[in-house]
Amino acid sequence: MKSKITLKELAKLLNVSVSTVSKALHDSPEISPKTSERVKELASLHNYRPNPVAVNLKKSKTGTIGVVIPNISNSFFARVLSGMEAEAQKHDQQIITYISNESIEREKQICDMLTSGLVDGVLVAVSEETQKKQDYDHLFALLDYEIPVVIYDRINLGLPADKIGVDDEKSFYDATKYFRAKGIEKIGLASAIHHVGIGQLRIKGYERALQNESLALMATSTKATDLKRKIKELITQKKVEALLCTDFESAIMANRVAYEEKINIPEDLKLIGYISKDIAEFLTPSLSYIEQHPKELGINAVEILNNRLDGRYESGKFEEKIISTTLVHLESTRF
Amino acid sequence: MKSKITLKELAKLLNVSVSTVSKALHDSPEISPKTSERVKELASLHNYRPNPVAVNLKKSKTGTIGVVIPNISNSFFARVLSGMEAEAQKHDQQIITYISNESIEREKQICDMLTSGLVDGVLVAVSEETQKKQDYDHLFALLDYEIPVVIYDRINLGLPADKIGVDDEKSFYDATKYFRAKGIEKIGLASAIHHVGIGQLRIKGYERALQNESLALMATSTKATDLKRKIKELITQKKVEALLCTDFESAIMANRVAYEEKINIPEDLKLIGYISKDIAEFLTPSLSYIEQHPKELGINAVEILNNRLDGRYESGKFEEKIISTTLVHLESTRF
DNA sequence: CTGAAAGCGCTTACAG
DNA sequence: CTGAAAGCGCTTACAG
Repeated sequence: MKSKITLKELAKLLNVSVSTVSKALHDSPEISPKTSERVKELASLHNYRPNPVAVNLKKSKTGTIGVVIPNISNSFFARVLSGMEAEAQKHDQQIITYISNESIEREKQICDMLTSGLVDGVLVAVSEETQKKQDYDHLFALLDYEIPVVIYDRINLGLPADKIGVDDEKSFYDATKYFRAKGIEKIGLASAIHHVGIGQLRIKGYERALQNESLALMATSTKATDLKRKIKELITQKKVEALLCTDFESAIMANRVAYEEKINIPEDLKLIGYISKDIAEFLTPSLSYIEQHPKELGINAVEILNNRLDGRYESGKFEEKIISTTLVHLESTRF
Repeated sequence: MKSKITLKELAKLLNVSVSTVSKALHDSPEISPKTSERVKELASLHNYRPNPVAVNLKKSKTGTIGVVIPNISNSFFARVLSGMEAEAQKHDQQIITYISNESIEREKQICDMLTSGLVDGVLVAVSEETQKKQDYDHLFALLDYEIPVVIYDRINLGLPADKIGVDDEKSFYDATKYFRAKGIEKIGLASAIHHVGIGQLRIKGYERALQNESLALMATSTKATDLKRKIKELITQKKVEALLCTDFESAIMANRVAYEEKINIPEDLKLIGYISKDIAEFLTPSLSYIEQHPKELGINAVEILNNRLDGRYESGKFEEKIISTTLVHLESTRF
């Protein structure tokens, strides 16, 4: 039971002052080698660890990064978090996790708490509800308190903050062009997130690639039953030969509808989804997907925050970094 | 730009002492109503928030809980985390997340950091590697430093700590009995986690329900290709009519093999898997699963930790709580 | 009812 | 080379 020893106790045991002990442990050149050694020996004997709370108070920082995640069950965000954790670890920073559950109410509570100075900076993916209402006051509050904010993933909103995202538009532009090049005429799109920024960008990429907007064949709804009906229509009546899905829900629904309607993938219908690798690979058939490199996104978010904290960016100017997605072909796009 | 104001500054503006301000803000009866009101008014005008680092130093605590997660991509753990976050929130505690990636090395690093007093307590699901090596020194170190530990989910190990888990054995016992009651003779089991505690418990439940051990038909391997081969053998040669899968990997593999071998689920093969609701529902066909109530598990973990921290448990005696699983029938067990 | 003082555990400029 | 002092921002027992 080696309950934690303090500098003061160490000093007493060694018959030196607290300052001497502190300096010795920090390899200050002010301290004589002998003293330094004595101090270190006793410190390691007692397994001395400086109290991080005291150190942080002294240094006026927290050593901590707040991360706001809209939905942790979404494995994309889980992977982003793991990237953040890995990068923070390198800088001896701790990641405090907050889950907004796509609720603006919760997001506000979180930001309000954070203004008290619990963290040195915050990484946030704005909730769907917040995007719909376009109410960003709570984020501005953070900025007001001089707490740096990095917006990640859902960056398509007008906030004066550093951002790190993914080339959502280009990904679907490229995917659509891919089907075109393969000679497919009827290319459809399904979306349960057409109302939020990233959904809109993906749709925009699709439409831009089609050139002629009248070619667009879209099934969009946030309600599962409606979405299902619309996808079914697209597949069975409009006879689309390829379908791009902007999100997990629509991808899985498309797969489901094909299964129920006995439509063979990829023979009768090619499918591409914006879903995670670990799910894509295990579906039957496996589903071609757009890899967003979530871990890199998380790493970058922390890097950008630290650049900001360490003053490596000009204040008033904001960084915006885009990570390239990759289209990974699995069985569902086999020709 | 309302950069944070301190007690001292507030006191100066009001021409009173720091102690008076502090007491007023805490509704101390020592302070006169008038003073109290003046103080509060100015405080709210300046949006005063006590510096949490200073408060924590004073109170000798951190207000923080460390959570060690073996694998965040596993949506079970993601959901556990969300339960923990929700419960911590209620007590104004922050969740610091650490991801061990099933590595004992990383787990040791994390525990070592935590002994310095970054958190008031830790919630840990021990990594697979740690279980294999049965090396728990780093966890004992935490205990040595009087940092309470709650083991969650993977509790089948001899550690003197509070625990919260799931009735792994019973779940598979019940599932096996269920198939028995339906008149199924050949009930198989597939596992990629037969070497770790929870896997062993699930297998034990299965074997106990079979009574006659010679009836056991098992496909176990941590290597995907081997597991696939063995499952294929179970399905095509041993002709099992029902298969219990102890984990995501084996469940998805079984589904995959059935798909490739053109074996119909549920007509020719019933399937039950230990996988998450959000995946189970979307597979084709949807996969009957054992619901582990991860969010409740997370909530309970934090509750237990707080009981321990607040001295509501006798020291030296440990709490062990088991959450009941639920077998949820979807398409893959339709008779 | 108000305030001075001590202290939580550190770090660091300054004096000797 | 060592130590006393001030201070990070609070809280709280104690004195007046």
